[in-house]
Amino acid sequence: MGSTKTQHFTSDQNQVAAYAKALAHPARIAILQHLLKKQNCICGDLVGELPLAQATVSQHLKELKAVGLIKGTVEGTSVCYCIDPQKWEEVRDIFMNLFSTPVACQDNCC
Amino acid sequence: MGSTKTQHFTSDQNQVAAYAKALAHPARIAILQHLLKKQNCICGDLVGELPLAQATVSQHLKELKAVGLIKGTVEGTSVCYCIDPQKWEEVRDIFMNLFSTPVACQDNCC
DNA sequence: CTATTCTATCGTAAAATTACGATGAAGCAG
DNA sequence: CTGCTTCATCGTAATTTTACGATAGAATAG
Repeated sequence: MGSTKTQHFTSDQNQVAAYAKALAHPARIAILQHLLKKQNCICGDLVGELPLAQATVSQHLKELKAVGLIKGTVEGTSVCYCIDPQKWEEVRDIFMNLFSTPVACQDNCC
Repeated sequence: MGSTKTQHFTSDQNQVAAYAKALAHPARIAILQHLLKKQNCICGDLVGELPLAQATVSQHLKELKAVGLIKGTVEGTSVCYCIDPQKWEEVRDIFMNLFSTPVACQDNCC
């Protein structure tokens, strides 16, 4: 036990959950907000901006990269991270799709 | 270690992360999708629909209730769960707000 | 070449999550 | 009252997540 029973759910449900999991940490939200704002996609100075150790930031970046929300490009000694615009839209659409479903059960219901 | 350093992030970031965490499991997505669809807000037959033990479903329902996405009303021996329409909109807006931010760094950037 | 900088990865510890059986509490049926 | 159904909670185990120091690798600076 302890491991999620992924096989028993639809790929749709697993997909939404996987992207939600990527967003399920304030540090990763902070990273994304930072990458959204900066015109010149910042690199390792993310470590300076966040209240976390370098290894921890690197780990969060890895998770965001794993779901494809960001991509990293080596630039000399440092690495430049950017949001993948296509993926960003895709994930937005996936969440929109979930939230656009009208709530069948309204106030009078319960 | 192992615990998220919540204090060091903005309440905005923590809020998004908290809602994302609530959505970060396929079973909870399945529950929400089910509650969205059903006109008569179903109750404990969620347990029948999901490939999980009753105790586990109850635990997932508790988490969704904790963030306010659903509410439960006792109806005799059973409990009726519904999506909270206000909260549902609120959370949708929060995610929309995040995803509506234009991506500053475009393709040519890295 | 050597030193320095930047970042990824390893190893590890603490905590949180996921899952389930067992048990308890609350309401209904008889 | 007794039994049955429904659901929440407790206790527990397996797994995953979060976090950090230490270390390694790669590129630049001198």
